Amino acid sequence: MHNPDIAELFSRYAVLLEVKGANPFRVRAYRNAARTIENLPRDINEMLGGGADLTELPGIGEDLAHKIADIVTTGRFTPLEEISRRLPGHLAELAEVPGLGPKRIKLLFHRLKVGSMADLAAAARAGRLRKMKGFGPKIEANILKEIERRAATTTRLRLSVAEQIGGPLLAWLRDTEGVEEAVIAGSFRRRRETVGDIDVLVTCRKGSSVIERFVLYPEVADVLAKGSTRATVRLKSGLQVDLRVVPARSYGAALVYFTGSKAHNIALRAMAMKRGLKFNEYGVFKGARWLAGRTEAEVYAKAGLAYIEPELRENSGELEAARDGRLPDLVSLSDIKGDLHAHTRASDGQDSLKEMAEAARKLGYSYLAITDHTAHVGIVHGLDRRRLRQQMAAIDRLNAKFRDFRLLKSAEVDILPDGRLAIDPGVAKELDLVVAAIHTKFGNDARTQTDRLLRAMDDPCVNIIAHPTGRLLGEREPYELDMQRLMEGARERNCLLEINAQPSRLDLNGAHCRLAKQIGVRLVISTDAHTAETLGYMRFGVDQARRGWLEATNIANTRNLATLLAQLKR
DNA sequence: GCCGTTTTCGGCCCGACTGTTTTCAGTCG
Repeated sequence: MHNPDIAELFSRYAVLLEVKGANPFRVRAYRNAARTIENLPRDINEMLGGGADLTELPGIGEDLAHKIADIVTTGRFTPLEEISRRLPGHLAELAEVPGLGPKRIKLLFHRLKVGSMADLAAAARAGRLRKMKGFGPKIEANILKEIERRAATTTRLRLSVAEQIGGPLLAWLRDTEGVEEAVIAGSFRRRRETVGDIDVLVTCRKGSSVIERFVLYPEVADVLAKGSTRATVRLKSGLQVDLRVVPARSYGAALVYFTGSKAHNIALRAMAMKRGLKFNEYGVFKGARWLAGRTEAEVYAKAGLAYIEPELRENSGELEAARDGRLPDLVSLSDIKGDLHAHTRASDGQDSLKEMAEAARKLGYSYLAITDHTAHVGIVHGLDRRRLRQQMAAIDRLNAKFRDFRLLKSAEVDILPDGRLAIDPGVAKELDLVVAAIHTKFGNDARTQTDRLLRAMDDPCVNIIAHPTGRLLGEREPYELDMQRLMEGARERNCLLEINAQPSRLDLNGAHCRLAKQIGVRLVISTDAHTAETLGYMRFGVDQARRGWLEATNIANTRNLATLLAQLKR
């Protein structure tokens, strides 16, 4: 039982409780706990093993702490088993269908014996749903449509893909008469690594004109809802887009509201309530009197808080930090002085040394590390000792032409199954830095994998561990790893860990970044670019660092070349 | 079931839209 499993148990239990008609706040408590557990940087098994007190986690009290401990020791969650005797466990999956909430699910189960997605599909196809009280032909049709859509699959999109879809849509809306502001809020603005939908916020002198134009956007496949202040569509790509229109004086309040996260909003409103204020998407109110709402900063100020950057809005301590003046001064893209992980066509990249260097200079960098793969079974076109030395000579020739910029000699070295490095130790010493990474044996258990990485870091030539979890978003799970032990080991050895800015990787994630800051291990943000153009992915890595509360001082490549090289020394 | 800058008990966010209704419940974000 790992964190995602426990979170899933609580989520399922919450749905069943809801169907049973339990206290809604108790239901919410399970949902909150599931969310907390899902976002933990450490495995709960390890935390409990280390004697951690789970009640210190937000949303987890005495009761849930005991239940979690039970789940971890017995592998079972008895309350769910008990409730499953009366309600089928698969009932919970029905809640994923839009339009189905606890009341309708309850009705479906009691009247039609619908207990799973398959039952639902059968009942809908037989036309049995429309006869139910509170149902009708439209709801039945929507459910059928959703069942078909799910069969065709759509999952969360990578942030970079969402940007490609959202950009042109935003341009279309901005091109509408009367539109003043048009921005994407939601998890997109919080810079989550993947987004499930796009929330667009618009201020417009004539509300209805922008809604009318929105549904005419050529990429729209389906209009799911359409009113005077909001509309929801599904694009041909499958992505759902919500549009909200608010008056200009409500722009800040609405931006807070629609940026979320939901948990952040609920906590923020609770804080406002204690001050006798009401927050909604139109502003801050005392009774019926409007007090503020034009900017986000004035909304937060009314709650007695400093402005909170969107990346922090997850209700994971940012509200308390804003109240107490403890918010971090987040690292930004302009702080980045260079990139420490990039490939050329010498290995699996596409561009030349010179093209990579020119692109890095154009970004205003003062250094770029060339980290082509070293030769090793399974690594295509890896550089052997001879080719690596040739590349070093080529770098020397190029560097002779640069002022205020330097290519760093480096290599991405594979960490072998036993923790040794796939590079000739003699050549390694000639490099400015070595980036090491795992590319094989992803299936090791946590102890073996952690030992393997620590052994690699024992070699003093290793400076940076690249993409430390090996995950590929939507494709490959991270390998098992004791992140706490890895980070403590890295700190002891003065080895750095990488935030990989590839939109498909983005590991370390936000929670890991926070853990790194707490442990005091230094990080780098690198693009792992395989083309000159994708050196521009740096911003995604910076987003991830910001979500992890990191400041420029936590990131080695915000330093100038001399300081960086000093920090790399082991 | 959680939580404490009014509370260790009594609170717990709130408005818009849909589809079903004849005035609103249910769902969503």
